[in-house]
Amino acid sequence: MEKQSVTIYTVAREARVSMATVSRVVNGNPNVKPETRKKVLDVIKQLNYRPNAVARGLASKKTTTVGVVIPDVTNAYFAELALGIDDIASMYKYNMILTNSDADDRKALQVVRGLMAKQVDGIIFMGHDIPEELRQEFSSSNVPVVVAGSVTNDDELPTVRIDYQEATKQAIKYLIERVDGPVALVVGSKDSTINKRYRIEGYKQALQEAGKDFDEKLIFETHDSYAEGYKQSQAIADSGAKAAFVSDDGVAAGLLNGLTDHGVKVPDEFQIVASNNTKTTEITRPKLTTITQPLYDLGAVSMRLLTKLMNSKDEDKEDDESKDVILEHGFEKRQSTR
Amino acid sequence: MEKQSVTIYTVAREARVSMATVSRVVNGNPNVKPETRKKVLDVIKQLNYRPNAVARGLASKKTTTVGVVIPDVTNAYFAELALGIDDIASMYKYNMILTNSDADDRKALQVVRGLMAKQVDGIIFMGHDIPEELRQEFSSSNVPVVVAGSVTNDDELPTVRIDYQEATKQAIKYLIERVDGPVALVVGSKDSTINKRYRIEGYKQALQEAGKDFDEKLIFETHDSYAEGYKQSQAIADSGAKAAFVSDDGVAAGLLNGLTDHGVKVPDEFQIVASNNTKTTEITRPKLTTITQPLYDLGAVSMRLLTKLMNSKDEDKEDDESKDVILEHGFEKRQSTR
DNA sequence: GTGAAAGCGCTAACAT
DNA sequence: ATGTTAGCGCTTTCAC
Repeated sequence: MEKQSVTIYTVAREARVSMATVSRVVNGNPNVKPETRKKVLDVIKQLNYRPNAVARGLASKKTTTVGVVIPDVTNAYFAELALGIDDIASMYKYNMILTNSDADDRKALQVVRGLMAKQVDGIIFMGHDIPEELRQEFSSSNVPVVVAGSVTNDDELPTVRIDYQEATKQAIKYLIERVDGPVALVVGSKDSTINKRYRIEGYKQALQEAGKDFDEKLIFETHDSYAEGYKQSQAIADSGAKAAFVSDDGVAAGLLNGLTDHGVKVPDEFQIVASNNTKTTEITRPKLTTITQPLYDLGAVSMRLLTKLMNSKDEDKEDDESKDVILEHGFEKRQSTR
Repeated sequence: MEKQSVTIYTVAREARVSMATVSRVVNGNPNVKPETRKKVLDVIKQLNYRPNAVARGLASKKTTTVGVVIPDVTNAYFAELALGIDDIASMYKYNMILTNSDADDRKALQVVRGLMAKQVDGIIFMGHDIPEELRQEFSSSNVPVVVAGSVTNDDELPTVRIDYQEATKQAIKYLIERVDGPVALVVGSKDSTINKRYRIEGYKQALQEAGKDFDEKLIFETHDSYAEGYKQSQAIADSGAKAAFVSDDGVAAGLLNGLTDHGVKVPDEFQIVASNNTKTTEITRPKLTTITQPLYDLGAVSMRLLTKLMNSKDEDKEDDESKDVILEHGFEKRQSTR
């Protein structure tokens, strides 16, 4: 039972060098005679010495840990991003503290405070809006933050995302061309920035270019879940809409199945375009036509950007070319449209 | 721009007390005169002092952080468990470092070493087997480990799970009663403990009780993904099997859709029982009949158990009642069986 | 009820 | 190339 008791000092003594030297070889500092290095390395192996990251963090003020705030890990969209984040993080020797905010402002604030207390070197924030208190927390902290897979009300924060306005516009135009009747927009909250400033704008633009009137009643608000989409399917059908673009794949699947169960044929009587191309869109029958996004890359690029920010001195941060990174999106026609 | 520079010492000076006293009030130690406490609290608020968790971790040898090893966050089964874990963790003021092992032994070993270096107070391991080197890592470390949502080759480790053997047996019996022909078992690796010792045993028992012969060719190995299930659907149909119990919901959905696309009618010509009751099983058409598991609770209970282990002195650990926690499972008939 | 002081295990000047 | 010496910000005896 080898108690955790072999420290840098134990190694130093055993190898007959100073702890500074041990620290050097552990950290790959070139200023060590190969001979000494070998001796130290041998002792390290023999004693099975493992550097204590907490002590290292205290001394160096770097924890090689990043915080990731996610509304809900069980949402396939966010989970895919999280995978991309973790892959890149581990490539750069970072770990990620994953915290669910439950898409709740108070919880988000609380988890971020916790992350700051743990001295994370950076934060990746997923979620559609940032309450005022949290903005202050961010801006008064020196800890770099990047928003992944969304846009928020805070323009200061760098984001990695697709062009939501354009994507929405395309989807709506596509539907308008194929449908003889109103096209609905099914989103989260109308008031969140991503919807208010981007998706709803794209929606309006598409309508306008097609010479159609905007009707507020054709915008439906949901929580992002299959059950919610299923539940609202009746109301959406009743609105007279003959098609819908849906911002969450779970909701889109719920809408599809709800419609089908109520006897509305998709795509013959109602057409649907989903938004994220998660696996869900392939599993439903009919398969969902969808905007495609590089989900994994959205996460991976966010993490790459964050490492950059973490390694640039504060003064340079503003200069960093990449305030916002817009990744390409696409469109895949499947069976829920004609 | 308030630099992170207000420490316990700043507070002490400002409040005209010693840092020991500040530490006491921060940690809720009752040995502080209410008057002093108030004074300190006031200064803390005024200075917006936040304890540094890293320093605290070094001094106290407790990080209030647990490591969670997960094969793949994008698998709905594991993601649901992770949510349960995080909820309970945050309830107990713990954070979770989430690391993907990609179901790969070398990666798992590597991430666990990283977690140990970060001095996590405990580890929740998801995954079906533990390579020898990792077992040693675990057993030589004093860090409590619990296995969530599976069983492994390491009998020493406490697990939180359902009774896989019984669940499999039930599902197979159910299918045998309804099907005129062979019943297949679709699992991950035949060699993993969960399959070898539990599911395949349950499969054999069900066959035996029904007076049927065991045929190795009716066991199919897959990776846990929709695409894999889809790909193997042809081979499974060709085997002559008329039904299958599938251990991963994604695979079950792939099998279902693959069969359907190849013109095999489910449930009329082939029946399927899935295993985890993730949302996927509700999204497919026909909906998947499935074993039901309390996914969230599996995670939540694992974390609860871990907190117990983390707080019991080493000597008592063995005594802890709950070596293995077996949660109840159920069965839900839907449309993929008759 | 409160304070003084010794670490926790490491990094990072600064010497040599 | 290597060693010495301060801390990093906190917890925790041990005195008083």
